Amino acid sequence: MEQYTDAFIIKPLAEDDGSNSYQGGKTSCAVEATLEAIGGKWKVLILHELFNGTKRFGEVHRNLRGITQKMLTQQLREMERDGLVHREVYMQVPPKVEYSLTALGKTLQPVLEAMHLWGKRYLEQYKSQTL
Amino acid sequence: MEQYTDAFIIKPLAEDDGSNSYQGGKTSCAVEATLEAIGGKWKVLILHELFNGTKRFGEVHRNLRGITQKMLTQQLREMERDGLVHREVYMQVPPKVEYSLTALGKTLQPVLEAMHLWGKRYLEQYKSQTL
DNA sequence: CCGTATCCAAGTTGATACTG
DNA sequence: CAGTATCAACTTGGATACGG
Repeated sequence: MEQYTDAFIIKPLAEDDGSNSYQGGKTSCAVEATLEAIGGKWKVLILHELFNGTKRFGEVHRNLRGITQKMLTQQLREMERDGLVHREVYMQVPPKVEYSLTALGKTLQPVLEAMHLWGKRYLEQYKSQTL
Repeated sequence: MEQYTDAFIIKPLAEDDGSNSYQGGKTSCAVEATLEAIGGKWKVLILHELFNGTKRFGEVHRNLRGITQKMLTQQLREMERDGLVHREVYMQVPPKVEYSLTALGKTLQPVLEAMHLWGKRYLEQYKSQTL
């Protein structure tokens, strides 16, 4: 009765009892891998933008007031590298670059939804307390 | 057809179009709140430990070889402050301190499970590629 | 319009030594 | 056993200026 449903048991980790052997900078834990993909200050916000459809760089930039060009570029490139977003460059002047979610990126929806649901309850619970 | 189900639409953010007004260091976005609660290098691993039941400090420390005492203490205290874990101190020598998940902490299970599922697929997909 | 380059501040993590 | 304290390394994010 002290144990919970083990639907979420991170197998690779449970077997790692002696050496903590990570291979080449990447973790072997699935939850951590997800965290690396969507972690950081801006990625979930960028994902939120792109869940509303394809957008130009400037459009995303405008909607996320507070982010610098450098950070937006950096985060988008990382997400492109991770296969979450697609980058479409139109060869023209002035330049036009569109970003959209890949199929893989779209599969993050349940994750973000779960986080959204939990965070909502969490904020509500603590809003009524003295901080 | 370009829009996805908007089950996950972060309402507070969508209305913030001009001033980016965060209140006192805490974000108003639920997804970000969740990220702050479980983000960082160790928290999901600590949660994983505690999902297996109440554990002593040293027990968690041993299972997470690689983490320093300082970090473990720090992370556990943050999670206690956030209402995710309960800290039970036994007044005796040598000291004995037990950590367990609170009811709120246990509600993170669906979130971690969603992240685990996605991360698993993600790792499998990229394992077969040339990195 | 969509970047890149440089420099810098702040935050995060770690190594190590010490304590009740 | 379960911490604290201190210091250093690394990482992250940001301000600003410049370029194709």
